Amino acid sequence: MKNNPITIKDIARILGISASTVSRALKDHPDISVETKKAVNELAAQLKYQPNAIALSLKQSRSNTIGVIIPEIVHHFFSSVISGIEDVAYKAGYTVMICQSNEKYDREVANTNMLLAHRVDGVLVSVAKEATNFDHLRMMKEKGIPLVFFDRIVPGLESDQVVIDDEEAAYKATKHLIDNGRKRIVHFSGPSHLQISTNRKDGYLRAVREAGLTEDPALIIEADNFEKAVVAVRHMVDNKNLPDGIFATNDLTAVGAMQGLQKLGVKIPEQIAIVGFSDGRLSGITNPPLTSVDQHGYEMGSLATEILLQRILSSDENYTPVTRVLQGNLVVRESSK
Amino acid sequence: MKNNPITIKDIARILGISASTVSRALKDHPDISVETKKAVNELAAQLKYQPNAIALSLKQSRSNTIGVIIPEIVHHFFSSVISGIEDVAYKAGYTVMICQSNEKYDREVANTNMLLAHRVDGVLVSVAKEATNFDHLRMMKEKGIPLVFFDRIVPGLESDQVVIDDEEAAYKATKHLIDNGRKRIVHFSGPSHLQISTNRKDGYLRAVREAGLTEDPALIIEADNFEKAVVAVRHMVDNKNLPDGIFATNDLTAVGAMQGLQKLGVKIPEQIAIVGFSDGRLSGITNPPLTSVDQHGYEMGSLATEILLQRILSSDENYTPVTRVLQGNLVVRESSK
DNA sequence: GTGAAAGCGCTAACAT
DNA sequence: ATGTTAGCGCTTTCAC
Repeated sequence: MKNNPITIKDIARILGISASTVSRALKDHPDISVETKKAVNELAAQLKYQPNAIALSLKQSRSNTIGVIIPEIVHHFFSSVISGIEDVAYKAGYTVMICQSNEKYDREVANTNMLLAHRVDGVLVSVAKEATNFDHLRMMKEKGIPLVFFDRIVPGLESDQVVIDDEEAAYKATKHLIDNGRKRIVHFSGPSHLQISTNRKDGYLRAVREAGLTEDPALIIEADNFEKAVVAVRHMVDNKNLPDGIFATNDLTAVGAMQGLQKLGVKIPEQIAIVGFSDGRLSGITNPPLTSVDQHGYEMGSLATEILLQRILSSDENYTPVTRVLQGNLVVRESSK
Repeated sequence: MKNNPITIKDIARILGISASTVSRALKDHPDISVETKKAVNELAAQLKYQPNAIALSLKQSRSNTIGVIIPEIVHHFFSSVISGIEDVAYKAGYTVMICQSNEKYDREVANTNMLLAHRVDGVLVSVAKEATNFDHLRMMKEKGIPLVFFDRIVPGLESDQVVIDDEEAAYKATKHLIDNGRKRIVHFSGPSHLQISTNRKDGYLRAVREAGLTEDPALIIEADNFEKAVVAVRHMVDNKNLPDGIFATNDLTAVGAMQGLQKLGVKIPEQIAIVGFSDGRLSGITNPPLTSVDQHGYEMGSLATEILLQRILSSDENYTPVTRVLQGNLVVRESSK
């Protein structure tokens, strides 16, 4: 049963015709007679012939493959992006090669080389947190490989990109709290060297200013995970310095705050309303369900892929890079009512 | 900048030597003189030469690629499996081609053909819920492509497989409830045509019997998602027919039960203790945190890949298929204390 | 120590 | 309507 795969030559030999005739018959070339086509297709089906995609790639000098470099596949947001990528790519006859950087610079470089070796026709990238040098990506561009960034972009690198409007989404989230009568709103923010974090903080600040609330630096606390949020809220309770609203830079932080507070007897949302960011599986199942910003991972993936495929097909060297900004939806649930 | 990739020929031409010498120099062949090697390697580095993996695959009639067919990448369990797969595969110099079936039979067949076309050296499969016909997978085996199943296996198909001991894990989960003094334990089960569901039910039953509890068919309720669980617990409350423990076939169902009950004023775990299955991101962040079975997705992925690579390399046609059973850990949290 | 040639599977001029 | 040939990039046997 370990027989080598059937090739066009096998079919040709059996039918006593040439390989090129078989090739043409299989792709319904007008020159080929109906009988020949019939014979070829029948035999091919019978032998379960599968065209060798590798040979095709070599011949055509294009792999019909796109590469994806992503920080971590186990994050709901990123896996939904991949879903969007795959759907669009497969529909267009492309296969997808997925690489995880695990947030490491070295891995990202290794991934780049791997994709280069496989002659991918284009690449989708969301850069690793750790990466500060981007020569490897620049090199890809120089080799003429179209690059589309999504979510985590590289400021210095001119390229197509798909991002969500973090500032605006954060503004909407904060404004929602304000519209519900909250006046002392804490922001749990991410590390300030990440553009994503500062954008979200800026949105928060805009909403606060616009509403004429006091703009207190003490209300902005750097905490971007579950544990840090738990610690931070315990401090608040200890100091009897409770806000009436919290906007967190991501959902896990919001949940940490929520649970930390609940454990200390604070009622959510009655005493403190909470809003997260990056609506994942978990927002709907917390208690109470968490208001959050839907980042549209699937749409981001499919849109980025559409742009990439367009670049690949048009192969116009002098295009102007496009930036597509998706609006994050605020999904209001019980935690902020 | 759209220059074609550098090939071995380019290097040969520039250096005025033959392509075969370049090839040998690059792989440090003993015949080649030190100077030639040096010259070749330097030029290759300078030109950023990348060997063409596609040409290599064609030449060697193996792709150094393994295929993965998985139901849905957006499930935490499956994405951690993929993480495990990728780590092992990349370390061994293999690339990974990931396909989602989205639980559809048609997609699974299409994925199979795609992987076949790409001449993958082996395939890892977790079958789609919808699939009942497995000729496409059988065909792969007949073509001599090693297949390793993980998690969702195909009973009739002799092949390597990595599964978790669902029966035992379900037994442990149920026994844990019993050990904590619970006597009337409901099981929310999955569809009975899925082996995974019946295994879990069997484990539940074994624990119940062993403890000499009443084995009431009314205590087994088919409900395997959030909404169904909410409906089911509402019935219980309406009928004033509350159990004191619930073991659910997956976490989302457990969470649905938990929230449904809480909304109706039932205290978790005081009145009803709850245990889920397939410890994902969410078990730790529910309120109270959910006791659940850790399915070891990463280990399952890495183990399955190790087995597959071994099959690929040994290429012994007459091996006896191996079944590796992982033990699921019960992770005890507040929901069952 | 190096080169020439063949071939992996396929396609696309260029014959006939 | 079909066959012949060359070549995609690389490795490898066989020469020298």
